[in-house]
Amino acid sequence: MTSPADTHSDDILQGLNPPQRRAVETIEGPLLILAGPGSGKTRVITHRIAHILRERRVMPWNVLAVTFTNKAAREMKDRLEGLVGPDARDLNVGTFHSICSRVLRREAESAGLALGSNFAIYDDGDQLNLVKQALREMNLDEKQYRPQAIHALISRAKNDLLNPMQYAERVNKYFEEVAARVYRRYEELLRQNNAADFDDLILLTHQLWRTHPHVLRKYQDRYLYIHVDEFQDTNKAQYELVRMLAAGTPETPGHLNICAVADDDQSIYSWRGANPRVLIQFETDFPGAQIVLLEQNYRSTQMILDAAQNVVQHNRLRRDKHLWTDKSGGDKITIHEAYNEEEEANFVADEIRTHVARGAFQYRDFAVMYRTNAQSRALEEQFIRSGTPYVVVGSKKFYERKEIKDVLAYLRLLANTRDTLSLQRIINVPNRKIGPKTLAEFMAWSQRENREPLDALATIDAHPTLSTGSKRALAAFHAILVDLQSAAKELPLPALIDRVLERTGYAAELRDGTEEGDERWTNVLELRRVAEDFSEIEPQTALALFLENVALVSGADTTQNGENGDLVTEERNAVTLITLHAAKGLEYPAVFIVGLEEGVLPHSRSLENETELEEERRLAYVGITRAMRRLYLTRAFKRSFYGGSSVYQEASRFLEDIPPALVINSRQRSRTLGTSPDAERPSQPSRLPSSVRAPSHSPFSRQGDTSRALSHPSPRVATASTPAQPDVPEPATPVPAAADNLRPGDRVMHRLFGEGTVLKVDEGRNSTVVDVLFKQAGKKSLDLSFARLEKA
DNA sequence: CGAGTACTAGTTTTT
DNA sequence: CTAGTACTCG
Repeated sequence: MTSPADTHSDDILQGLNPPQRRAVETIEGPLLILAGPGSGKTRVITHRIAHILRERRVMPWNVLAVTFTNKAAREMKDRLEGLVGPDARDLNVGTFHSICSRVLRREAESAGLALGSNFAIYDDGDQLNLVKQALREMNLDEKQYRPQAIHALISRAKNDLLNPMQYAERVNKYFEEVAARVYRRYEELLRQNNAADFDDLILLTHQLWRTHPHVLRKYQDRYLYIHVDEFQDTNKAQYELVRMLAAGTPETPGHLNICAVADDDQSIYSWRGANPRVLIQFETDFPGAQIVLLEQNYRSTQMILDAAQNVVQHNRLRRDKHLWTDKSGGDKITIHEAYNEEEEANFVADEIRTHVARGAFQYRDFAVMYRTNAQSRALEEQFIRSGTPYVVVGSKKFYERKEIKDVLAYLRLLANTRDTLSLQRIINVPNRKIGPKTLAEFMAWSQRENREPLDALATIDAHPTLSTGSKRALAAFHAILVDLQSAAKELPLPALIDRVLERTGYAAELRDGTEEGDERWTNVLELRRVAEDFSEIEPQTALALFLENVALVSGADTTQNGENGDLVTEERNAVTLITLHAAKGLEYPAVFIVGLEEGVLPHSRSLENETELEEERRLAYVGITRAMRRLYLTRAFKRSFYGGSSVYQEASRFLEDIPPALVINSRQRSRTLGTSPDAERPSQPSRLPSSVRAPSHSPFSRQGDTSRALSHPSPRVATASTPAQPDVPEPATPVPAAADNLRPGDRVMHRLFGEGTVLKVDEGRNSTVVDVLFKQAGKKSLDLSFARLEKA
């Protein structure tokens, strides 16, 4: 390749396998790295960047690396610092959104984007509010046109690089026609508020570069070496942005030094407009691109890798890969079937505590993954009850708290006086006797007069109709703002927050001595602590940076403490609770994936559609491949949704895809009176696809032995010396446990037979047979290991 | 006019 | 169950 480094080994190239090394040494021209899970892609990217800095006379800021989350960016930067030292700080590493945001702030004024450089970034909630406002103005019924549905279409249009006019041209349903009209108004409102939504950050940067070739040129010459991680999750807007940068346009050709890292099996964001076709397009748009395959997995045992492969192999549209690991064998995968979500959570907590008590794992070695955020609830309850320390990653609950949003609204208004949405939020918080009527009256007036609300507020006395009381209230609010605005210019950020809290009376409102007030006050202090990181920066810049950070860093990057929900800033020895989506890119020694049920994983919204089902399958694949040594897949027979009614759940089809030879079934039946037949069926080696290596001959590694012993209280698991029957699942918990709380006279429910009364309980060696007299169906004898019986 | 209370309807994943 | 809206009371 370009470098003669073969002759002397050095720290940057050492320890790389041949394809990794090829990827690192391919510096010039387009490069596509197809990297399986755990194949060391972050290592490749960081080493490649270090290599570029050394081999080419370029400055750190000439290197761009785009990651999917801020967390990934931070990790990459940390690793780079270890490789190249303090220079790492000048590298451009960040998400599409953060990088674009910075470009826009720098260029906004000069490029006539109808966006001031102090623009606000509107998060999900803000965007929804804006859609609602547009709907109201247009007299459209929110019931008929659900704001979220409209917003989804708008967002999709933006991801496809369509402005309102272009989108209007290609609508083909009435609903979309309405959406197009709302989109137009929504855009006007954004600009009026001097605000950009998430999608705008990409869209507007693209627009800027497209319409201003000299600006594009500037960034092409700045970002000489481009890296894009998680390339398969790139949407059209993001792809076109990168293409413009790297390939350029006829008048401003690019330098073509782009390195895209992708795994089509881990494409899980199509609902956000991501389109794995970009992988094919890449090869078209960048002819002659080098392709490197990273197929050696350094993370997981063979057992886990086999399970993952078997699950994902059912997808039709994928490049086949040949992942392998030299970590042969390993512990079998535990599949656990619990009665309901409560017992599922209980099992998880128990299992973790047992492992920790025996010393081979720490709490921090575990992650529990789920499809939807709502599933964390049952887990959290059990974790709290059992005193198991945990953190929750992802759900940005902290930044969604009212008190946090309120304080942020004040700050946003100070940074951007045109942010009417924020103004409306806090004008009466705490209560200043400015109700919706007064507010509407005032807003209508400022609009009529064609003045910005904040400006109109200064002359509120001139308002024709408002009562003296209302005017006085508004004038008082204005006085507070004026004071805070001057404070914003000179005070360091934490001091500014203090001033806001005092001057607005918000502090007094919260610190009312109630427990709830205390908690909210603590949260506000938490926010203030985050702001302290910005103390050293010039006040106005600090404010803008802080708000940008909060807007863009609030998602999967935030970790909350269990129990109190505080933000977690330092690593804790605690179990991680995380969605499957947020888990991408991470790894844990032991992983639980909960809720493997039809309707949960795969999610009910995806059941109809083959394409979406494939994505769910990839989601399961992502989860499985996060595990290094131990993997648990759990499900519940019965799950309750929104509070009330519980529903019988069928086992996820993904469980069927895992060859029984890789699995140990474990059951907990304290209240379960039966299991589904398919769960009970003996494993059939014939179901094993030929591509799967039979693990029976591979002796368990020593470390595998210890952890397996830990994981299973009953040591009846086949050992290396008796590999002949490792496939026969035996109940981990003896079945009679179930019959404990079942006696003649008990009322029971059966899915098919309905309500009945237990007549007789026969506990055999391997099974328990119960005679039940059903109201409708009459007398039946049921084998508890097959029948789905529930205590009424 | 504003605040508190009864009802309804909606629930994937995230920058 | 919760958020968000519609209605009633002070």
